Amino acid sequence: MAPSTAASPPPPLEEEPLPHDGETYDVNDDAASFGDVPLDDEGFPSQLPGPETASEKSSFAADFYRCGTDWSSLLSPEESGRSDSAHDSGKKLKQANLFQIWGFKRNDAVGSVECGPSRSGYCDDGGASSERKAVKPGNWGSILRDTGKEEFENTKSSRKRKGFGGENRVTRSCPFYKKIPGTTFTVDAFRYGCVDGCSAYFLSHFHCDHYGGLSKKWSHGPIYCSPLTGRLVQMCLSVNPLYIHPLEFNTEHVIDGVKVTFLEANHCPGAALIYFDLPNGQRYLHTGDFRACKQMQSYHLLVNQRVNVLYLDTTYCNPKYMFPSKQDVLNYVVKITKNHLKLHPRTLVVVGAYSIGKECVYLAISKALGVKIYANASRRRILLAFGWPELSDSLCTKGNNTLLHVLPMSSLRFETLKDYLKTYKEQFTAILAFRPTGWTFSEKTRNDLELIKPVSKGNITTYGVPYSEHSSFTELRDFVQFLRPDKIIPTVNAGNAANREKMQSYFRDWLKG
DNA sequence: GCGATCAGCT
DNA sequence: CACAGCTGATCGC
Repeated sequence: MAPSTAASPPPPLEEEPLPHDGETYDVNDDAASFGDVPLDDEGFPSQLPGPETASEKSSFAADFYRCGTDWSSLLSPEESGRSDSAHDSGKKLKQANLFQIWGFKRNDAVGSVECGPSRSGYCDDGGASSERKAVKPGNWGSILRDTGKEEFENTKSSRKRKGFGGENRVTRSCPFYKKIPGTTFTVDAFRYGCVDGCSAYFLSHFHCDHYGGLSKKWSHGPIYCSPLTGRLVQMCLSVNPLYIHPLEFNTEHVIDGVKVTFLEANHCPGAALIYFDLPNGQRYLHTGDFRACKQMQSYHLLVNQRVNVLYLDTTYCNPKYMFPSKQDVLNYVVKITKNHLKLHPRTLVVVGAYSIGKECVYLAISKALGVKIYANASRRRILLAFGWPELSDSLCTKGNNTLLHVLPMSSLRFETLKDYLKTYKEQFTAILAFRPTGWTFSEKTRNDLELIKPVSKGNITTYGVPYSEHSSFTELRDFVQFLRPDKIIPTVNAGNAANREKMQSYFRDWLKG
């Protein structure tokens, strides 16, 4: 446990000049990229928050800039603040550096931000809009293809698509919100190759949109993650173990002079909130992906100590997203399952899941019915790596031995389930499937699970259930009001200006007074 | 042939 | 709606 019991919060942040070098910044330069508005379409600061704007505008960029962050540490290791090289704070701000600071610089570019014509429409967007884009996982076995019966094949679609112009491939650059100011750290930034000046790459949890870019060829620096996440990175992505540095939860680790502590994130197994306590007194909390809950309000590090900047998982930062507690959903799923089995005893119960996460849904059914859980070999391998005895002991290796199966979310289409049922036709005559996700929740059913309508086609019945591993709007609000950070940086849905402004207005509302 | 990464899709 | 992927095409090597 962290020993810190600092009684008095640090003084309010002062504005600091941007670090700089290169050419003099001119707001009219490259207006096509930076424009006149504070933010570009991809969610990046598009205007220097100079004295004339920083004080009067409450744009995201200006707001963020005012938090007094020091990005110089990410420019080069020598400039990390402990260097004796003169840092001429009197100079004018330099544009070349801004590109680096805000993550516009391509790894292979020479100060240019021009985007060549791209058939895919892809430009160097700094990564904001691509945060949620697909990354094919490594060669860690297809959970989908091996569905237990060797002869079972997933329905193949015959989609035809155009290829893309390889000559226009471009190395993305790391967006600013993945860089931790005043440090040489990044969080979940593996798909940008070598990030300039980065000495430690943190991985918040093992989901592909966060580990994207990690492979056995990784060689850009040490990866800090939870022990469980580390095991999965090694197992599934074949990353050289020399790069993997597991950090135990609830333990303060000093990395490059920064005190780092992982806290349970209530997301998927191994997911961490990352708490940074800098030598300069700044304290940052990066939530990775998380579902805020009351328990977090007793995390010692978060009580009575001001967090200066909160990097917040804003996936559901909109009042339309309201969903019940996980426990309520589990109770509901168990109840539906029992009722269904009473009416149709020869039913195969299927729970959809991604690689990791949602384990409690099938574990709850398993416990309530006293049945084992079937998962295919590649999924079992992953689940066993959790070191979660209750789960490990509930698994079985043959689909015929239990009525409860876990399948990839993509297998929950009717056609796929119909084929799946055929492979077990000796034992089962119907399928009851659950699709646990945060966003199926419609306006109507938001407060009443009983209003959820299953979708049925013949003997296949599917329920979308609002089992979320991200915070609801009110959970986010309660967490922010508990934490009362100086600044909040949204890490999700920040790709367009309207969303960003809306979120910042919620934040202001929550923290006013 | 293999691994990586794209668009399109769910 | 948007989570956390999956699929096939196509690239570099």
